[in-house]
Amino acid sequence: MIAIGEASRQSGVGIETIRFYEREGVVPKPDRAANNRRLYSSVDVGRLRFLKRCRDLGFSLPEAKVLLELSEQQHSDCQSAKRVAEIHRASVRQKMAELRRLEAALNELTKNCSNGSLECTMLEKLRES
Amino acid sequence: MIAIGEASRQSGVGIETIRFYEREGVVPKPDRAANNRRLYSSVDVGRLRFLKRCRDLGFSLPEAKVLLELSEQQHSDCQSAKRVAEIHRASVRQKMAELRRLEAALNELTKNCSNGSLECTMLEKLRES
DNA sequence: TATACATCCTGTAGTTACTACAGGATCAAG
DNA sequence: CTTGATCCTGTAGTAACTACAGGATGTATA
Repeated sequence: MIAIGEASRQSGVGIETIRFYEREGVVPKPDRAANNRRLYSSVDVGRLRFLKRCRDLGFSLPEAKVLLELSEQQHSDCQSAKRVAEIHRASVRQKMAELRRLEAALNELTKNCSNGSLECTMLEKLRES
Repeated sequence: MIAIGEASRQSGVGIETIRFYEREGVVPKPDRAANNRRLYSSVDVGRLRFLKRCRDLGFSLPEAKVLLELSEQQHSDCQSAKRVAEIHRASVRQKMAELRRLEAALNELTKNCSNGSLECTMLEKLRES
């Protein structure tokens, strides 16, 4: 059993974030030492690492929580997990499409900018009625 | 001079958002009628529309404010405007690269999922030490 | 004129997922 | 016994809105 600082180091999840996850019920409340300090087992650290991986993959915290719960079931529910991943993948694709659109629009906007004319064509375009 | 609802309709910026922009000093305080209601001119509406366009292009509110100010200068500063746009374009590109990385990781993660085995390979990968 | 409904006002709280304190207690090492 | 690290609780801040609550006013219809 280790203290929160060590659990943070081993999992890559910040101390404040660990306490935040506890408050939010994302992870169970850990044991406490006689001095009221939190004590974490290797299972607890595993959960934190799991959550870190999910977050790094862009899953929302609720999604990460669902995946963690699925992962801890007796026969981990692959179908449900896959569904969560599919939804997330779709949202990643959608964001990417949106960014592509944005980049094209930005390119268009600045195309004739700094052409030497007195008026900035970019700002003009933004002002257009 | 029109009321806030009409200004919202003409600019595409929500009523609450207009008041928010005013509180934040993004747009100047509008005139008030005798009954204390806000009154907007076509110039005010133009500002709101300008901000809406910037936000739709993904500029942050501070960036949008800077662009609006540049746009209202006597000789609109094209160089500065272009610099803001370049910074934004770079951040758009960076986000896109990040999303590409995410998508690849998600594909890898779910590749052998639902392969009929008892254990979900995706959840297994997320658990890996 | 009465009434209903739309629109406006101010001010506050909620959203996401943390992060950063403040103010204090406890621990480990020299 | 002091110093510095670590821990505790609780609160507030971040970005850019959005959603009320509670009340005042305006407008159109019967």
